[in-house]
Amino acid sequence: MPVTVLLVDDEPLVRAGLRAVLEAQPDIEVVGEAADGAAVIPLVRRLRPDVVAMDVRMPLMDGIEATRAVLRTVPGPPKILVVTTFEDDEFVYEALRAGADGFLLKRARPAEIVHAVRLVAAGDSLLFPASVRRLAARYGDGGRPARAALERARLTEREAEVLRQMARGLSNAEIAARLVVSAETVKSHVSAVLAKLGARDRTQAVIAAYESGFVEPG
Amino acid sequence: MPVTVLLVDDEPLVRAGLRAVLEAQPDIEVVGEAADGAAVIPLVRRLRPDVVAMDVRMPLMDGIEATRAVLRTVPGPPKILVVTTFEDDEFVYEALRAGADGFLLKRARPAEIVHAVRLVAAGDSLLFPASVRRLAARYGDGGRPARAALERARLTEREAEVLRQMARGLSNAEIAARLVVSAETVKSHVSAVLAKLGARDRTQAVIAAYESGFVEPG
DNA sequence: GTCCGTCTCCCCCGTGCGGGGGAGGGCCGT
DNA sequence: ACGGCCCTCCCCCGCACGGGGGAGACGGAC
Repeated sequence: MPVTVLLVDDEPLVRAGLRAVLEAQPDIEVVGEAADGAAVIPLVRRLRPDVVAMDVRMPLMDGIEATRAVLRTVPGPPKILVVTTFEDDEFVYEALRAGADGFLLKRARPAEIVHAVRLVAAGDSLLFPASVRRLAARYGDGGRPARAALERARLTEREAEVLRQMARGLSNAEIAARLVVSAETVKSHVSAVLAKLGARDRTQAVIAAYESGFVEPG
Repeated sequence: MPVTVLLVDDEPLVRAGLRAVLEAQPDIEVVGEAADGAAVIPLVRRLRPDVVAMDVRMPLMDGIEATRAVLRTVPGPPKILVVTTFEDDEFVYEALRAGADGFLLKRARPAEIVHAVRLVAAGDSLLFPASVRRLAARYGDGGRPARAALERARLTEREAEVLRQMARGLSNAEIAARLVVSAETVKSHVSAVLAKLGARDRTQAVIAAYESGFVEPG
């Protein structure tokens, strides 16, 4: 029976590439895709893949956290193959500590990608050494709004609605008019949203909304 | 007759992804691939593609140089669609100066990628990955942020820098500290940005930044 | 029944924000 | 040399925003 793989990457292009590469193999089958780590656990429970190809950087829940979550909550967990664009020792170390079984660069050749999947599926570990690229900076504390956005699931319906309106650039008064409530009510909801997202002001909340995929550009 | 495309990217995975996305369209045909800018010129001469999807960073010859080389040496050159992973103004301006016809983020959704190829093939330019018309339709009150976002080209360097900081959720005081200028100077730039983008407040400006592709989620 | 979460509305209050002005110096093209 | 653009900094001023409280009504959960 074939090796079943679940693809987890926020970029559809990368998912399409991995799917094209892996499905060219008769003994490998891509059984599902996810765009964020937050969606992984239920998918793993339902699809029971042999291998999860897990991206590191994702909006709602990153690959490291998702790896921990899967291994902690799912009995008889799949092998985790962490996929990333460039080598980063911190990520490597963190991923291994989280329980990942392998490490793979996106710039690897198709044969290497296939090989990695087969290897971890067979129970072996795979680690790519040779750290060449060091993408410095990736400036500052930009991770704060995104990580705080993890709380998005805990937004109430009304708060989510208010956040959607905020993300359209509406003022409190405009939101109040649109939702047919008082401005004070909107203020309450906005404050709750800011608190739950860990945002300091509405701008940071809107940024979190975009970064987490809660609203989409275009 | 279909739009013919030549893929130029050093990562096979990305090429596979682009091929999968583009060949799903009946009117688009991928006629060739290259792993480096250095291989582009002879391929363009032989294959005569309508569009070249050109990666920016490649080992032997980068996308900017390759674009210059193609446009300089090939008569009746193809349209150049520069593909990049993240937004970088230097690359944008350099590529435009080199004669590129459009830009495309690898993070873009498949529909956007297809749209970009069709657009440049038709002779239009595509400065922003995201379609702006849908925005105008969505903002019933005239699409202020969206349409105004087109004026991004007219933002001065300093204003663009300030907008980037705004899009990271920083306050005026924080931006001032980071750029080592006074808060009043930042306020001046912010006001200029708001005016040029047609935004009422910084939140709307940040929304415009996301919607126009000036900043990239994730 | 009681508790708890949600939605709704209200008060005060400080301040960051943005509008509308102005002004000086530097660089560049003509 | 001059005008024009950019960057820098400053003033006043109104107000929307956000924090920190509280409170009543409804519903489901226990």
